[in-house]
Amino acid sequence: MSRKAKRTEGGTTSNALLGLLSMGPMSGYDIRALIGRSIGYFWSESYGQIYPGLKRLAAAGLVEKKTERQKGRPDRHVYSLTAAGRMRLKEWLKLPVTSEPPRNELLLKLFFGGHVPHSVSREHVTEFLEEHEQALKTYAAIAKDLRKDADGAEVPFYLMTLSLGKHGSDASVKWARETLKKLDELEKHKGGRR
Amino acid sequence: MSRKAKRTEGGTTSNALLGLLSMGPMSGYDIRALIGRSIGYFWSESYGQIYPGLKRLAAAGLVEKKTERQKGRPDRHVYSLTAAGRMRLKEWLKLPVTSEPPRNELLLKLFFGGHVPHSVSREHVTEFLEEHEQALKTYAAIAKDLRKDADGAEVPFYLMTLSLGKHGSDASVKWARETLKKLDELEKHKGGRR
DNA sequence: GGGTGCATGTAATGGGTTACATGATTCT
DNA sequence: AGAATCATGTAACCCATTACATGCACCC
Repeated sequence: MSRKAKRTEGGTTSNALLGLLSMGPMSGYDIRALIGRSIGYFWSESYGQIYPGLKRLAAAGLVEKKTERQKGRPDRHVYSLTAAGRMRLKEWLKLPVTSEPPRNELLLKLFFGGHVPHSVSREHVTEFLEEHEQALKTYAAIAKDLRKDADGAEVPFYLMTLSLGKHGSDASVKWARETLKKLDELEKHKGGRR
Repeated sequence: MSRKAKRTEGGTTSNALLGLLSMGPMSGYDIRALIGRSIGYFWSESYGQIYPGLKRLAAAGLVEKKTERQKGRPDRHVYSLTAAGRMRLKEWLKLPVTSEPPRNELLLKLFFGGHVPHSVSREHVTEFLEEHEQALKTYAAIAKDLRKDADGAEVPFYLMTLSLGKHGSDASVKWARETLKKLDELEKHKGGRR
């Protein structure tokens, strides 16, 4: 009974935290802020995950906690990776990506679009279009920033992730425009239907 | 004390169930199977959601249950939409799409790709590529099927949802190939890094 | 005086998957 | 003989968001 038990710390969230801490020592608050400026467009964590997560990681010896006293403000709890934590991160990075079941509410609503006026589907698609147009602007801005301080060895990786966002949003915009046209045509040709 | 309370039945799952039942009366088992042949590529539900979900919907008067006795096999519980259920579905369809926080594990791993050999990232991207190539084949097959019996008024909507899948997978394939090239270049030019 | 930012955390609640439990029939 | 399909459902567990609770400092 002890195959490779090692009841330690699973969960993608923990590993995301390790990854973020690999960029430097940080508090939970810092982590949230860093997410916003870096991986926010493809990953998110709430405080309700971050604080308990850090605690668990500390208990497992994967991160180390140091308390910085401050005047006025509450103490800062700054966490940093331990050697074990860095190893754990690498191991996890090597594991195959676990894909989760798809859930796309826009498509679900569009699929059943026959039950409602076409204008409803139009609106959903339009909003989707606008979101992705906005996203494209954001990506462009981030890419610009990245190329500015394009020194680090990690930058190419950051650009690759950005690029998937861009490809995806480009495709989404294209699809949305086509779909709006199709909806308009449906509207015109709606001959003998109730 | 009674603004617009109406504590009834929220949750996207319930509404997905209503949508599926709008295609005809069905049992929980049938629903699972239907998902596989229709919206499976952008939506999924497990039995653990379906059976309790149907029960709640029945309690709320949105669906009606009829039991079909069978020999040998367990009874079939066939559910069908009530008028109230159909109304509820339409209302929900009109509501704006609620987008959920993004979580893309592939990008997360790629983002931190600097910590591991490039071959690791290569493998992740390759698997992603293959998944989407496979998906494209599936989409093509479904589209063919759909155009075969292209009578119903709903078919255009089915094709629109399919089309987003196609656009998305096309983009993903394109990105994956580009990214593999970049990874190879990184590998070649890895001059003065530890 | 009021909003925003700094900074921590917990509790309630919701949503979901997976594994378990059961068992006959039909196909290979 | 064994696998797949039909058919239902529950229980344990995990993961995650949101709301709550607290409170000072700084800027307008």
